[in-house]
Order: sequence, then C-alpha cells, then structure tokens
Amino acid sequence: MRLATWNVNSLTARMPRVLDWIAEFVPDVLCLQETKQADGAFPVGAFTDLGYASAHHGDGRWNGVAILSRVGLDHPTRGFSSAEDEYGCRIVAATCGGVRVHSVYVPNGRSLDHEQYRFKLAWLGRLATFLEETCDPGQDVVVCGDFNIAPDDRDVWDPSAFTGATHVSEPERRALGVLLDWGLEDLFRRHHEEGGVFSWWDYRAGDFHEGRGMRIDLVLASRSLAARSQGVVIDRNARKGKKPSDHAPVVVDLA
DNA sequence: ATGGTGGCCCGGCCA
Repeated sequence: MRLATWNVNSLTARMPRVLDWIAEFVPDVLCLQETKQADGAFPVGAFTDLGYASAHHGDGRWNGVAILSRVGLDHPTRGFSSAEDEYGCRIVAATCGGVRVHSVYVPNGRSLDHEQYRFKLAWLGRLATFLEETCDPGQDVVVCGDFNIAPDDRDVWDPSAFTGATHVSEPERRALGVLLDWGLEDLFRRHHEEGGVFSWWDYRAGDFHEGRGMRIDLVLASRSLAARSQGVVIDRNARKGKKPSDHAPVVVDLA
C-alpha cells in the first residue's frame, strides 16, 4: 500500500497539480490538509472518476482536511466529535485497506506568547485523548499530516534561527512525544538519519532555493505498520515550478 | 533588507 500526505494550501488553487501528482505517484491513500474548502465545494466527482472514495471535513475559508482512498474508505469521522467542530476542521479519519487513517492539520501557533500557541497545545492534547478513545495502537493506525512541529533540530535548516520560536519549542515536542509514547513512530526517521530534509519552505525570500525549510509534515504509524514500512520519500519536486504549494508530499510504501 | 510571497477574496487575515 502506498500512502501519502500533502498540505496543498488550497485545493481549489492546487487541483491541477494534485491531479498530475496522483497520476505520477498513484497513491492508494492520499491525505490532504488545508483544502480551504467547504464540504460542498470539495471535488468529490473528480476523485471518484480516478477511482478514489473520499471523506472531507471543511467549512470554507480556512483549514479543511481530506482522505482519498482507492482501497476502501469505511467509518469516516469528521472532527473530534459529532458536535459542532470548535476545533476548526483539522482532523478527519477513516478505515482504508484495513488501516485506521487520520489526516490532521495541527494549528500553527504563530508565536510562543500567542493565544494560538495555547490553542495548538490544547489541540494536540485533544488529539491524544481522541486517539486513546477511538483507536488501539496495537492495530494498524496512521496519524499523518501537517503537524507544524519539527521533531528535532535536524528538522530545521538552522536551529539557531529558531530560538524562542514556535514549531521547535519543548512543549510542542513533548506533545508530539506523547503520541510516540502511545505507540506511534515517525516513519521518515525509521529510514533516514540525516538532517536537512524538509517538507515545507516559506514562499518568501527564495527560501526553497536557499534550502531554508523545515520537516513538519509527518507520517506517524503504529508498530505493526512500521514493521511493514519499505521507505519514505519527500517529493520536493512538487515544491518546484508554477503555483506550487509551500509544502511537499510525504510518501510511504507499506508491504 | 525586521522585508519578502501566496491564498483567501478585495482589506486584512493567515501561514
């Protein structure tokens, strides 16, 4: 099974590139973040035509997450509960090919003294509770998406440039550690020890071409799935060219 | 260079 995750920064703006990318990589499961669409605007039919079932959770201008699957898509859940999503349309889950898949978009946080940073930590806490209540890490579970957290200093272009910044702070990294301690593994790190491999680059100031990025898009998998992992690739070619997202897709092949 | 770009949708927010 090939599973991928990609923050597309508006599916409306990115649809031509997403369709090209699907044709090239042919993922069995593709998780998307920042669709920036309401459910009614999500292009269900275009994906159905390619053989993908889909589940989307979005309310319009901000956020929005989705799962596409050509290996079945059962028991979708949108948000953390069936109540109105006060957490902002940042998680959708479904069972695809026997794997419980979660597509997540963790709040950015903005800065350590910002209300949004407290919201980010609260959201991560809610995610941990949600997983405990709805999943068993002894089964096949994937939690993937834009975490807006660089797991360690290898995952930023210059650690000294991030002193006092969000994405690298200890509370955020501890919140990620809670998920790992629960029974998930960062699959990229299973296959790669090197630093300087990134999944996001700011649009501004030529950051992509200068190599100033971060690895904040992660695929976390339970032990049984990690044992099946054949490799992880970040497709930085998807960050090149005309009208790219500021994120690159992360691709995992499972035996 | 304390800026820069790009998406939402048209003034300002968000990343």
